[in-house]
Amino acid sequence: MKLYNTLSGRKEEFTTADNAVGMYVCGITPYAPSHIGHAMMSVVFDVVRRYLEFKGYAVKHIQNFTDVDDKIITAANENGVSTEELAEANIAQYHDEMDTLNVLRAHVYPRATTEIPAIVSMIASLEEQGYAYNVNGDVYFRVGRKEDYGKLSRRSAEDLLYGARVEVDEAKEDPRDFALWKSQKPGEPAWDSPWGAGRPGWHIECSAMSMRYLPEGVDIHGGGQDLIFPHHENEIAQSESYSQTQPFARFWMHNGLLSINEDKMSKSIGNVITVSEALSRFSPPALRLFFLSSHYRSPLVYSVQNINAQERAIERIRNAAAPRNGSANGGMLDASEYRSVFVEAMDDDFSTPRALAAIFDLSREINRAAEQSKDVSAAQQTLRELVDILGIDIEHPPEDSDGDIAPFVELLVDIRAELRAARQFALADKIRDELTERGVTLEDSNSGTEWRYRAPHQGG
RNA sequence: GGCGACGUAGCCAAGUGGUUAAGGCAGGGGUCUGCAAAACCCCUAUCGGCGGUUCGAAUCCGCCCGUCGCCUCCA
Repeated sequence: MKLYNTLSGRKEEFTTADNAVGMYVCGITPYAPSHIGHAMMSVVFDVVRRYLEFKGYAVKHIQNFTDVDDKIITAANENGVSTEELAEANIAQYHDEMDTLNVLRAHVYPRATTEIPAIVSMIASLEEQGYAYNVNGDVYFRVGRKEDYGKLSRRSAEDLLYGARVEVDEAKEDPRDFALWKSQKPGEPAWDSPWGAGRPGWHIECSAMSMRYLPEGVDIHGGGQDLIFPHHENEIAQSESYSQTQPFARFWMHNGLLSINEDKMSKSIGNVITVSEALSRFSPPALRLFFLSSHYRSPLVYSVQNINAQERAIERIRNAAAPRNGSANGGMLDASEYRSVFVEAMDDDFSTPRALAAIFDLSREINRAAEQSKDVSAAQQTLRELVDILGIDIEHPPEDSDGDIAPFVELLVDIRAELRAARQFALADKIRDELTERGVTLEDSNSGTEWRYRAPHQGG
């Protein structure tokens, strides 16, 4: 399969020495509930993992939590809680929400604060090797010593030095240098180190953790496109300097960012949609379908209208996968062609839009074949398999959140059947219309009336 | 200012040299149905603009217009 590598700027053949794949994904900083951009990132890499596993790879998925940083400290102080408490609460919520979105849990979720020894030892080694220097308890990485610095983000030293916004800090030897260790300021949590009390800089944790948990090497290192610079660039610099080997990670994958009204989601602009908000409004399969409807490297614009459209699309797939009760006597539908198209699309840098097209084509073919009394059960099994690779759960249709309405709906369906038998259509239609308004759809067929709950349309 | 990405039907979105330009949603017309719903069938784009390369371009090159991201914490 081919995979786009940010490092080379093109698609490369993805191969591994054995069947094992080490995948490190930069996770969230849990200073607030997650927004749907985080959800999109998580879904993207969940699909990467699921597909690699489908291809037979044994994937080890590591995803970190940056549980101490300026924003966490600020937010904890504002809320009058410790940084641990704040991080803990947001991490728990993240896990709950990702479970709801059918995101498989990573194998390890290391946290900066529980990896201090590994971090300190790495910084110490960098200092010994001359890649880092200590200024009054702050330790910086010496960017000038890493001759190929900028190779991931394609930035030259000139770009960085003469760019408009390089931070001016007298303590640094070079404005491009970045902090590996930050000395403690009043009121901040801190850990002991050879340089005094302090905490890790932002980038070092990911280097330390990925090396510790993926000692065989990082095959895929992922994250949002906004992490390319400086975060991942700096990770490469410090990791390769430390180990004296490269590449630090073989494939760099970056997902496009989700924006709202053409602007990137950002706390400071105030245009954040939280995951919990989205989940209260849309079904998990519809959200996943929305995220996967465009290629992962493309930016995506949040749109209530578009996500709602995915609810209908999910129903289309669900209907195609639903059991048929007619007798099959017209041969069997072969779905292998659709499966091949799906695999071919996914093999091409995870082209989920094309993979989805194969799923919809197969859905139509199943419906068409069923009308011709063909046996579609095997094809439906394939459909379920493909949908499952994308983590889209069609087995659990939406339910009424207000409790179990089934007995009451069934009572009304029975009464309506009697009315229809008596040709009292006005009253029968009234029951159906009223149920529709309340989110229950009735479908009459030769074999009786089916009903299902359907999340009501939302405005937008 | 520097680096990068993008601009395809009403909306979303594939396609990156040659096919009738995928798929989803929405819309129109049919079939089925007591009427619906679901499903099926049919219909709805010449690819931001201009120029160039080529037998041939949405697909390559140049310029222009527009949008976005990064360059600072950020999935």
